[in-house]
Amino acid sequence: MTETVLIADDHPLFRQALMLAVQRVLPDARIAEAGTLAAAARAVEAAEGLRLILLDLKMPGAVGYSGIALLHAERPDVPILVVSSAEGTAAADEVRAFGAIGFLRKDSDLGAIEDAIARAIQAQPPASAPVPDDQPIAAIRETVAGLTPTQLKVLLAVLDGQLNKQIAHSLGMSEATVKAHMTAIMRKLDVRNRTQAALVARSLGLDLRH
Amino acid sequence: MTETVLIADDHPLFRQALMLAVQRVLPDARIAEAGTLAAAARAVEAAEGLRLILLDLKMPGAVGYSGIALLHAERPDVPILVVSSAEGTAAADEVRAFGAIGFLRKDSDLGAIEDAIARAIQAQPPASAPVPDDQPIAAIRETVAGLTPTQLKVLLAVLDGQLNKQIAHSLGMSEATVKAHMTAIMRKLDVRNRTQAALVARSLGLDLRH
DNA sequence: GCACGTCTACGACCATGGTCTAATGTCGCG
DNA sequence: CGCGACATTAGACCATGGTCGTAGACGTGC
Repeated sequence: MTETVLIADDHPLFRQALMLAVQRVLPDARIAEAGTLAAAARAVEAAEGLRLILLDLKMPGAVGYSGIALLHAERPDVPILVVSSAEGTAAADEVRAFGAIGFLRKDSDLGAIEDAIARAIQAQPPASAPVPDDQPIAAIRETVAGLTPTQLKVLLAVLDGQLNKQIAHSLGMSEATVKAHMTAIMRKLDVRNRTQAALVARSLGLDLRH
Repeated sequence: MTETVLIADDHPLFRQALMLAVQRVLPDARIAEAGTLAAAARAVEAAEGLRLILLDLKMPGAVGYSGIALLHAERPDVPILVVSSAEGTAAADEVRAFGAIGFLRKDSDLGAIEDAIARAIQAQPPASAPVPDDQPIAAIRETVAGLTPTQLKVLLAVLDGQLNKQIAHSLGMSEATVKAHMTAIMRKLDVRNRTQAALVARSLGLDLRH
């Protein structure tokens, strides 16, 4: 059983620190590293026996919560622990709305990190008070969660201003398929063209940019 | 010489208060009122001898600074005094970036309001420390100011998700003209399609919505 | 095993978007 | 007056976007 843990953070030193924590919980796990969101996405596709993803909120290639949504869409079964510098407490809930299992402050001590990792690989949310959804978060969760993984990837590409043809190429599908996904996305977002879809998506907090 | 002053605010009581202030500075001026941005736009088009616009930042039909840009585009020669509830001091500069001549807090006393009005109709900025542009504001000013009035109106319609055909109808021009404007807009914004244009425009703070 | 729904995928078909060329009229400016 | 910037429109032409019908793969429940 080759277990793999992906550590996605653009700061090499911090990757080292996270690696230490992971190794104390899962001594035999293989560890994959990624410094950009694109690299993380590739690693997630390639990894065998992926058990956990540690993801920095501020990564080159991602702003906001889209990175979480993207990786979660790719592998809905793998728990994602979001690691971030400060961000206050509100972020913890928002992060969960996009599919992460938990939120970890970068200034947490090693014990807390190990604890969170241990809980995450058992698919248990880390210790934290259960907070009832407030309205905007619930709306995000429902809308974003209502999209299939492929649809989400297409939508993120649209948010990048890409043409259907470019999206088809970068996602390895035909243009006809992209169009079909667009139709489904627009139906779910209750809009009539891609410009409105992009605007709505961005207003929901979705956005992949450097 | 029938001078007209437009008061655009969704709060009738506040319109009354502004009206008093205006009448003390310009006793003979005709006063037009508007409770929505659409009404304001219509009034601006119809008004004769329009000398001044008092505009609330938070109006039905407008979020952010688009309303200023729209009215300013319609009548670049008429000074606009923006009136807002609180908003801190940063707004004063941003408001100017979109074409307003000055910024007035709603909790200002009557004397300050009258003073600002008197200065505005002489096309003098109201008393305030001249603040050097910081980078984002300068970028907004250059980009938005670089658009012609009609182009701005078309862009705002695109931000509403409208099709060329719909834009043509609502602005009273042919679809060919809309396309011509779109081409010019995209060239100025340095993008290749309307979705990117909408995204850029919104990131610049432009947005008309209820 | 089979029906059912979901996701993914594709091609045909028509609507919309965008470029280019060209022409007309207005306005302010030197 | 000529010049340039802006606004407007048309027509041709091609690219792109979006809908519809269809089909296979997969999982769930009966």
